[in-house]
Amino acid sequence: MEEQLVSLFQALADPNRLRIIDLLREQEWTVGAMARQLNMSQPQTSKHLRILHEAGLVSVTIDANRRRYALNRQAFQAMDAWRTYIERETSRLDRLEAFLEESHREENLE
Amino acid sequence: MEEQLVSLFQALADPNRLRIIDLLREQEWTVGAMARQLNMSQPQTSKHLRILHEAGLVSVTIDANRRRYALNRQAFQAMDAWRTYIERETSRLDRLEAFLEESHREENLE
DNA sequence: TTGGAATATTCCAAACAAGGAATATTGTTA
DNA sequence: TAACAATATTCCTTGTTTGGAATATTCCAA
Repeated sequence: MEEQLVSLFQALADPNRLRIIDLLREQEWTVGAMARQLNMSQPQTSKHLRILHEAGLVSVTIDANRRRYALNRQAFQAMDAWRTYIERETSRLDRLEAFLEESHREENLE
Repeated sequence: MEEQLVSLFQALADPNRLRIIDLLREQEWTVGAMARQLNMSQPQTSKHLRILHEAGLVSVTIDANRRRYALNRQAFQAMDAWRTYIERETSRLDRLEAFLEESHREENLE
């Protein structure tokens, strides 16, 4: 899960790939159409799509010698789960305990 | 917003930084304590914290010659908003229209 | 079966990121 | 003020990522 998250974030950490995802939000696209729309070279577009595909973010449908790429919204599940996990916080009581303990024993801060 | 998102994802695209965030989920930590807990060198820990700080993910409280780092949950807002935006999809009707139009004019696929 | 269109892959150079080691900075305390 | 503790920064090396250019692959059509 850890590793999957990292590669997910890695795949999202590029402006051009975010633009691709933005396009795919509404409909499927072929590589050439995206390249023209985003003003990117075809090879670069293919390479970015490869990364998105490896991260599970897009799926491909082979259609003659074209490939129709689609956004795979399931891929965001890992992110959403992590997001929820991060939102969790221990209770105030736990935090108070931790603070007191720390003041005495300096276990964390020493 | 685009740029902010990229640097946010970039900051999250590292296993050690995810571990730091995981720690900060529950309480504040000083640099040395984190380094020991995560078995990382102090300089590396500081460097990762710098990146997290620049992405707005953590805040610092200077406390004598220690710095207490805390998770800044607000930073996730940009991600959440984008997430919601991505979840949006045009209506089936729009998609049908797009499909028909495309079949005729090949505007996207040509 | 040859030509062309769509896409992927490879190679290369430049930019970038990460970790280790050493050093600088700042604050505290004796 | 001198020594020390906590943290940040710099320098260096190595591995990774990006984009461009060229090339390979696959499929369709004539």
